[in-house]
Amino acid sequence: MQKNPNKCQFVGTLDTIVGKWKPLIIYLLLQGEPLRFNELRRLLPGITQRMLTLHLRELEEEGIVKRVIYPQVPPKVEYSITEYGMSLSPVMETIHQWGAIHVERKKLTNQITTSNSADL
Amino acid sequence: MQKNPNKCQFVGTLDTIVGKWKPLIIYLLLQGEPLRFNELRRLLPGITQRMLTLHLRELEEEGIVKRVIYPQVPPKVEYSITEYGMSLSPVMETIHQWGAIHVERKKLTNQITTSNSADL
DNA sequence: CTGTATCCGCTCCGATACTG
DNA sequence: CAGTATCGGAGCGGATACAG
Repeated sequence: MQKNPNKCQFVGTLDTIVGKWKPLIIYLLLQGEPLRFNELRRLLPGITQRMLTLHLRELEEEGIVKRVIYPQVPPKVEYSITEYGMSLSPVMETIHQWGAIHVERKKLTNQITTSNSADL
Repeated sequence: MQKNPNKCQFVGTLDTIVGKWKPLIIYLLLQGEPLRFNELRRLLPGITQRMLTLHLRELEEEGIVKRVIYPQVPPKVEYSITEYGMSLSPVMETIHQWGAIHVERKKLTNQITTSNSADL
């Protein structure tokens, strides 16, 4: 399918970290502290149970996130970053920094775009 | 809209570079050489005219890509990276490297046993 | 050569309800 | 507490045809 090796690399990485909430989930878990399901939910205002579950499952399948179930009542599940997941740290850090630096510019761009929407 | 500043940074960056072909377009133009529309098309096997146009327009609006029209017959349009776009270089490089390192693992995870290491 | 214009399927994601 | 199931809308991207 993918003949272009350069494309493979970008697609591979981005498929792993792209998703409406994935970057933030990874970012939160990269802080080091394991987090419970509802703790993540509180740290991600607006996320639905469904999306949190789905994204955590995907990250688990990728080997980025480790899921530990404590057999208790009520249930307790902790999510933490894996060694493999930690290798994403420089990627996330670079993305985070670029965003921080260029957020202002993006705001301007969006304002221009918005004001030009009159020509519909 | 986005209450979480950390989220803003990730979303801001990823919105800029995410898209089915955007990373590769940026990567190609980061090589330095201005490229014509059809040159890009040839370098991106499988892309449609529509998507190439749309992605280029978005990148242009973001200030990542510069579009120069030469008033000729037949038409000639060259796309090149802007100074601002060059600031994405470390981001793209980091993503590219992580992908290159972890492509093999991803193949195993996805149970794709093509083992076609030739495209590395 | 460098685009636009339509149509349309498919995936992502939200909302909501239900469960061990 | 930590999920699963189902429905449905919105938007991305592909296929195709047309145009300056």
